[in-house]
Amino acid sequence: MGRSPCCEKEHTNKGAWTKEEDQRLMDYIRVHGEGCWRSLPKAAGLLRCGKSCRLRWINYLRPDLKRGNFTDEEDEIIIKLHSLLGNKWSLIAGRLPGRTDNEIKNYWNTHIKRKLISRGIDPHTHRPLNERTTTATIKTTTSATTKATQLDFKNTPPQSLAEISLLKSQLDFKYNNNFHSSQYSSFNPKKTETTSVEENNCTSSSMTTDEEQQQQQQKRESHQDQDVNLDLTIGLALTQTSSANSAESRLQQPVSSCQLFGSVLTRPVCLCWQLDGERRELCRNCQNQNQNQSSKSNHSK
DNA sequence: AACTTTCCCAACCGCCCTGGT
DNA sequence: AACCAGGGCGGTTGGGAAAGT
Repeated sequence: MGRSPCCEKEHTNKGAWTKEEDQRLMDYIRVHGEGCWRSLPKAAGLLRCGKSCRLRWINYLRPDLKRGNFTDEEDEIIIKLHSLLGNKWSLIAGRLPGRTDNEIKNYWNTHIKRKLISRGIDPHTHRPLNERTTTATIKTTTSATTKATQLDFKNTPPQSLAEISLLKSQLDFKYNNNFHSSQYSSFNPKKTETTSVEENNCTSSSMTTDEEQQQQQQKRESHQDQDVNLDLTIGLALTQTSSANSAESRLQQPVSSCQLFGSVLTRPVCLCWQLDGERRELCRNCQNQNQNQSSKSNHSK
């Protein structure tokens, strides 16, 4: 037995929205706010499915949406985030104020895919198109303004919730510590989750010796000494508006150490990188973490 | 000018997740 | 634990616009 439909299909309009429908929806949300999408159409006098109203508002009518073409900087941010998160469009959109997941998804499929292919990069794996190796490697490419770094999770983007959660934690930890915490929290995130470095380490730690665990503990303590906020507030920030907190500006932050293990870390979108001359690779502890994650997910299959 | 093909994106569909009961 | 409703997400599609012949 299938799920019951979200609305009565017979009595709802479909297809393009009219100006009048848009106006009704905007007027209603202006007065009553977002939410209760199922009951909204009736209350607002719209012959539309609630989900359709939500989509119309989020993707088109919201006042904080950025119009116009994507900039080259936005392109690079999307590429970097996609290399880390895969097709997690809403997460990517959360890092691009004024852009929607739908918009980014469309833009990816129509422009960026082609752009990457023209650069000789596989848009799915973010690896050179002619490369066939399967080990986890890090590639660096150089563009006019940025040095883009791609990470490959054994040929596929991270898929498990644990992997994504870890990535989100690392991304947001970095953001929270490179920017004043109040700036970041002012993003007005629709959803927030709170976790801690300790949690991350407990659930995915791959420390194999007491010595390493002690080192890790020392690293954590040293971060506390530096008055580092160890709470990881993960803001998906679907309605970010502050230009001062734009993903672009966040990506311009300088190199610092790995927040989890103290290894050298480059940019917020990266995981934990260890510089080795021109070559970059995951620090040993994060490599272990990734291996742990993938072996766990393999085991659970 | 007329027709065909390609491109683009708004909108839809169905599944998943979460919280409440 | 099981069920349900609501909201959210990613993949896909339909149709208008633009480009090509």
